[in-house]
Amino acid sequence: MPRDLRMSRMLHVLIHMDRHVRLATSEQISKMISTNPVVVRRMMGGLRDRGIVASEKGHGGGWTLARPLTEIMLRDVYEAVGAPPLFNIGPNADPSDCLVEKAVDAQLDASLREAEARLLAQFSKIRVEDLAADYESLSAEEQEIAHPISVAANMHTRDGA
Amino acid sequence: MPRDLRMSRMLHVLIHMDRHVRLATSEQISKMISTNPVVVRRMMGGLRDRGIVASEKGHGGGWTLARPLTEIMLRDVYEAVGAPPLFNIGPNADPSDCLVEKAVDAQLDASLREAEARLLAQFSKIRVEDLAADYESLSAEEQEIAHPISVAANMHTRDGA
DNA sequence: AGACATGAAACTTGGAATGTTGCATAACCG
DNA sequence: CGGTTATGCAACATTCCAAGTTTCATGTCT
Repeated sequence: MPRDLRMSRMLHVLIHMDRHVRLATSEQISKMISTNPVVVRRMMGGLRDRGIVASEKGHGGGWTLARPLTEIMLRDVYEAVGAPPLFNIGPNADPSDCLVEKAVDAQLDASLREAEARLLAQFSKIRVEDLAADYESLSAEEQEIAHPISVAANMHTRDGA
Repeated sequence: MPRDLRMSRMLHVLIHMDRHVRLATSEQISKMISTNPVVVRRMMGGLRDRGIVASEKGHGGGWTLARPLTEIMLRDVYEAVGAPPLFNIGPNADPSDCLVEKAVDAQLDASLREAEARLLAQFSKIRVEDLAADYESLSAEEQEIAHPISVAANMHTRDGA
């Protein structure tokens, strides 16, 4: 549905790097997100410029995290991928002499700006680590389905103790 | 900047119709918003289906408002033009087996849904008439600049009386 | 009948993210 | 050194969708 997947893709990659592969080449990363290495380099380049990841050339090179996930906010990632337009709708960009259009555009602009500010504030509050934690909860749930032991057993143990 | 101008354009047209041209052909409307009649018919068709405007064929035909602007909310117009995606960013549409991606997408989806709900709630509260009133304020200001009389003079008159 | 309007289908255009190819540059390794 | 493996970068192709365009059918007034 959305046109721009960069932020989502980079979050995905950062968590994989933290939890699974400390050092990854663009080739490896491209397989995580079903694309190709050049696209990965384009996106990761922005993260590197922001000090979120580091790159090493040559044999044994690749990408590494430059900061812990606790110190990377969703907003940092959003901005690192170029802070693309959040909205798909909106008023015409080039201004007009028509006062009706000006009034419409002013109101629409105000509403969209407010929504944008709220969303970015939200992004400023969420650490990538929080998403990684969500992932591990999901992971634990899946284990539970496959081997329905630990949670119920532990709860019972605690209750009984 | 935005990709989808339909809502903005239709608001523009509705106010023009209410304040200036009770009956307008697609040809005339297309000139208001610098496009062509077919694009106008496509967009206005949605408004007609929602009972916002009415169309008449043949000689002397064209488009008219079917309700006063006080009874048309921004949200009605948004939905009438097809409720296009609000956001340009977001998670990948087709689901994945990767739990990391699921966790990322879930959080991103939640944030965007909340932002969408807020924005649509905003659109539900604003009447097209409110924008028309804004337009008339702008219009009055412009008169004031051209002929700096009425407002200051009236205020003085009132104060002095 | 003729002029004028909407209605609808099919096709073209334009812009942005994504995808692809090719080559330059840098670092390790034998 | 020369070969291998990696990033960096530029140029081009692909895809998607709103917008724009062309064409014809249908309906309505004079």
